[in-house]
Amino acid sequence: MEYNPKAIEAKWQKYWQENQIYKVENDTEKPKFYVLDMFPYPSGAGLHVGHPLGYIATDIFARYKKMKGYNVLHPMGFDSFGLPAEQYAIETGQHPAITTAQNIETFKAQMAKIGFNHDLTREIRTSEPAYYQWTQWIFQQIFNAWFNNTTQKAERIETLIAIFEKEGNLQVNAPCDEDTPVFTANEWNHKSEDEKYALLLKYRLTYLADSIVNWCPALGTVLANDEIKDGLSERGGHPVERKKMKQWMMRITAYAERLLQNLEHLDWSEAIKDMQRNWIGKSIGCEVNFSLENKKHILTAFTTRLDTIFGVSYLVLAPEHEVIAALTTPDQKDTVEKYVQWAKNRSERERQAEVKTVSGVFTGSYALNPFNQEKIPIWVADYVLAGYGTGVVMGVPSSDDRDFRFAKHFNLPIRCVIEGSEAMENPTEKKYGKMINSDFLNGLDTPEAIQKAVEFAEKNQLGKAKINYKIRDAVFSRQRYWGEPVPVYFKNNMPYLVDEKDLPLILPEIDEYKPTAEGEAPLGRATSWKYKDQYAYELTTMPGWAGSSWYFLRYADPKNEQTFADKNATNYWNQVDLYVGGAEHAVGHLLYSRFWTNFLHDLGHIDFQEPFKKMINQGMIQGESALIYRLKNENTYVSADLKDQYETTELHVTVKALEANNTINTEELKQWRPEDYQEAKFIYSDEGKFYANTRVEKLSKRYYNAVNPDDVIEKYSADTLRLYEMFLGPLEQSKPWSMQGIDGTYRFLKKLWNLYHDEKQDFAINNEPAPAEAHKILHQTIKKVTDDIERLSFNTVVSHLMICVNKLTELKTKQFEILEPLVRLIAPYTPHIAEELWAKMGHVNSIHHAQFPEYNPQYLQESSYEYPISINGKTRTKMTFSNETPAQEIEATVLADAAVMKWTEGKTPKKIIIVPKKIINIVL
RNA sequence: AGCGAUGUAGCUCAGUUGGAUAGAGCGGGAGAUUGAGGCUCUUUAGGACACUGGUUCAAGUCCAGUCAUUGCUACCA
Repeated sequence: MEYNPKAIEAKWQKYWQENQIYKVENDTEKPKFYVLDMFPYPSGAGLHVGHPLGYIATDIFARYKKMKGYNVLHPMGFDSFGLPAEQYAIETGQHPAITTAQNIETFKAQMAKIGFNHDLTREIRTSEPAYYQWTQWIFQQIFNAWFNNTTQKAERIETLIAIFEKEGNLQVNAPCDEDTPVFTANEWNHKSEDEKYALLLKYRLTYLADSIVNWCPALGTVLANDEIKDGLSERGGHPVERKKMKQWMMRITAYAERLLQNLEHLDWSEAIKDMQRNWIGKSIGCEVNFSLENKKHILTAFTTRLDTIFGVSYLVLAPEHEVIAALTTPDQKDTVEKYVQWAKNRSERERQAEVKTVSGVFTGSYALNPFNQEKIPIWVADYVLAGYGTGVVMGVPSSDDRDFRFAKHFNLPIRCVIEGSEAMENPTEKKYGKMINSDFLNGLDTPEAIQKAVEFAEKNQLGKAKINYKIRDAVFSRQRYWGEPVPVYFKNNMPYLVDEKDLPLILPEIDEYKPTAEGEAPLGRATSWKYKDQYAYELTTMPGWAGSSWYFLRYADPKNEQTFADKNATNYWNQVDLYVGGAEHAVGHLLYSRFWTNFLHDLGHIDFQEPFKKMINQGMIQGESALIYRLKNENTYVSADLKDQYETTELHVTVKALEANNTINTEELKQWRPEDYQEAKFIYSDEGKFYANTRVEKLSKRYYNAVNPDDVIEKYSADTLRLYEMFLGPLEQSKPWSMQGIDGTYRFLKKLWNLYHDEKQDFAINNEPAPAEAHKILHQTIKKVTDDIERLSFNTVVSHLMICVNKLTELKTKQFEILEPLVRLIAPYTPHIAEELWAKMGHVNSIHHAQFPEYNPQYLQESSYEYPISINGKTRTKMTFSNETPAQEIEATVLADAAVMKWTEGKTPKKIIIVPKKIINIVL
C-alpha cells in the first residue's frame, strides 16, 4: 500500500478519540508534567497557520514526555469572553453566547484535524457559568483581603479588623487609599457599622475608585494601559481619551516587590523578565522637601539622584498638580492657566508624538533648595507626569537629559556637579563620577554621595528614602456586556458582596448590547435585575484578563462544583512546567496571572506562588502577501516584471493564487473573486507567465495572506503540517509562512514510508540483525533528537530525522531492530504515520503509550579513529590510529608519513598537538 | 534613547563544551521516466560564516569594537 495520509489520519484520529487515548488521570504513581498553551480567544476567522505553531510544539513535547514515562497534563480551552463577539452582537443582534459557541466548534474541528493529544474531557470555557462562578469567587476573596506590607502577604480582612479593634491603624503597614484617616482603637470601636465598613473599603485588595481612565468612545469601554498602543486601542486602533469614572480597581501595586523578586526564580526568557521589570519599574530614591519662599507650601520631589541636589536650578510641576493655582503669581496667571489648559487637553497620542518638543511656563514663584537655601524658580511643564512619583521634579540640567533640554530651551542656569563634565558641551553624557561644587559631598563617588545625601536629608528632616514603582493599580471594570458580572450589589451606596451561595451571578439577558441612553454600562438595560429583588447590582463586567488569570488551575480539576479546584489536584499538578505563548502577553496576562496566583497562595488556597515555572514565547508567524498591479482606470492587470512600463495601482490578492517563483494562477484569481477577475485582461511577461510581487507582513484578513491549516492538511497531510511548522525555524523566532518548502517535508514522509516498504509497496521489514553502521546512525539520531527536544529545539530535530532517514535509505535498512525504535522516535512529531507503521509491525497498543527509545552509547564507540592531520592549522591529510596507540608512537608515525613530509619540507616541527579522537596539528 | 534578539548557500534554517574539506530542506542546472507537464528517481553547482581587531597550536564558535536587520519599552525624574 502506498502512503495515503488521508485514510491513515482519519482512521487514527477516530481511534484515539473512541479509545480515549489522551485522557489523563490525577491519581497515579508516575511523576507529573504540565504542558500548557495560552488558550485562544475563539475569533470568527478561525485558526490560521500562525496559531498552531505553539500548539504543535507543546503537543510534541507532551507526547515526548508521556513516552518518557511522565503523567502529562496537556489541556486546551477557550478564553471565550471578549470584545469581538460583543462587537458582532451590537452589529447583528445575535447573542454573543451563540456566535462564541459556533466559533469554538470551528476551532475544535480545526484542531482535531491536526491531531493534538489534548485531554478534551478537561476543556474549559471562561464564559460558562460553571467556570466564571469561580472567577467571581476569586474576586470575592480579593475583596475580602488586605495586604500586610510587613509580612509581604495578603491576609483575610478579619485580621485587619482585629488589629483595628486592638490598636487602631497607626501601626498598620498596608497599602490603602490616600485619604485614609488615622484612628485609634477607641475611635474605631465607637464607629458605626457603616463607618467601619467604609474604612475597610480603603484597605481591600479590590476597591472602587474615582480614577482617570483610558476611555475609548468607539469601543464604549475603558482600557488598561497595556491595551493601548501609541495612544490608540490595541483592538481596532481607535482613539483613546482620558476620563474620570468610578471603577473597580485591583491593588496589584501591593505585590510589586513580590512580582519583581519572584522573577529571579522563573525559567523565562530574559527579554520577558526585563519587560516585566520595566513595567513594574522599581526605582530606589528619595523624597526631598522644598519649602516655598513664602513658606506657605511644601513641594516634595522624588529623585534617584539626591547626590546632584547642589546642581538643582529649578523645580518643575506636572500640569495636573493641584498647588499650581495657589503659587502662580498674578502677572503669570494668564500664561500658566493657558498652558495648563492646553497641556490637559492634549491627547495621550499627541504627547507621545512630540516627546522631543520642549514646553513649559514659569509660575512666578520660587522655592528654596533645602540643602543650601538657594532660591530656585518653579516651572510647570508637561514632561513631568502627574502619575509618577510626586508630580514634582527637581531640575538638574547637568545630569538629566530632559532637564538639560529644558534648561537650554529656557536659558536656565546649568551647574555641573560631576567632575569632568564641566567642559563638556552636553554634561549629561557623564552621569557618574566624583562630586564637585557640592559642599560636603565633594570628592565622593556617585553611590557614596547618594548615600551621604540621603542620610543628611533624613537626619535634618528634609526628606526620606523612598522606593517608587511605575506599576499602577489595574482597572478592573469594563463598560461591556460580554464578560463576568462583578458579584457585588449596592446598599446605601456602598458595595457589598453577593452571598457565596448565590454564585454564579448569571449574566442577564438584555435587549441590545449597547450602553443605556443615560450612558450606563449595557447591564443597566436589565432593569429587573436586582439582588434579593431590591438591591442594584454592579453594572460593569470584568476585563478579559479576569478569566485567564487562573484558568491553568482549573485544568487540574475542571469539573469540581465545590471549589475552583481541589487542593489535592492543584498540589499534584502544581505549577505549569512548560508554558508556551506569544510575547504580546508579556506584561498583561502574565503579570495578572502571577498576581492572582500569588494571592491565592497567600490565602492558603494553593501551595505555590508562581503559576508558570518555565515559559517560551513562540515567534509570530508572518504572512507572505501577494501583490499584483492594475492599470489605472482599467480592468487590466500587468505582470509585476512589466509594471514599470505602465501607471499602476498595487493590490493585495489571495495567496492561494500564488505559485512557484511568484507566479500567479489567474484561474485561481477568477475563482476567488469572479466579479473582479472573470472579465479582466492580463498582460503576461515574455515567458507567458504572470508574476506578482510578494511582501512579508502580518497575517491578516485584510491582506488576504492568511493560510488556513485545513487547506494545508487537505493538500498534504496533518503530519506534513506539523513537521513543516517545526522545520520553519527556531520556535522563538518570528518567521514568514511560505508554502515554498513544504514539499520537502511531505517528500520526507514518503521516504520514511518507503523505508518500511519494498518496491511493490508491500510492508517489508525483517528480523535479521542490523549492521553496526545502521545502529550507529540510529543511536546518533536518538541522542540528538532527545537532546534537542529537551532544549525545545524542535526545528533541528526535523533536520536530524531527515538525515537519518536518508542514510538508512542509502543502507537499504529493513531490519526491525532499527526501524522499530525509529518509528517511536518520530511518533511525537508525526503521530498518524507513526501509529500506522507501528500497527503494521503488529503492535496492538497505541504507539503513544510506548516508551521513547533510549540512546545506547555502546553503538557509537569505535576502536580506532581517523585523525585529520593539519599542518599550521590547515588539514592536509588523514591517518587512522587505534584508540590504544600511545601519543609518542602516533607522533613518530605521523612525522614519518610521506604526505606529511611533503608538507613539512624537511623542517623540524616546533610543536605537535595530539587531541585524542579529535585532531593532530603540526606547527612548523 | 534604553533593553533584548539576530546576521552562515539565491531562500528558510543547522552547526552543543573552540578541532576535519561548514551541513539540511527548498530553489537553480543536467539527466532518467512521460505524448507533454507534474510527481518520482539520479546527479551537480553554489559559501572572504556581516565587518575590524584580539586570545589560541587551532575561531563560524571565545573577547572587544563597528555596521545592518528586528522586537519591546519609551519624557518614570
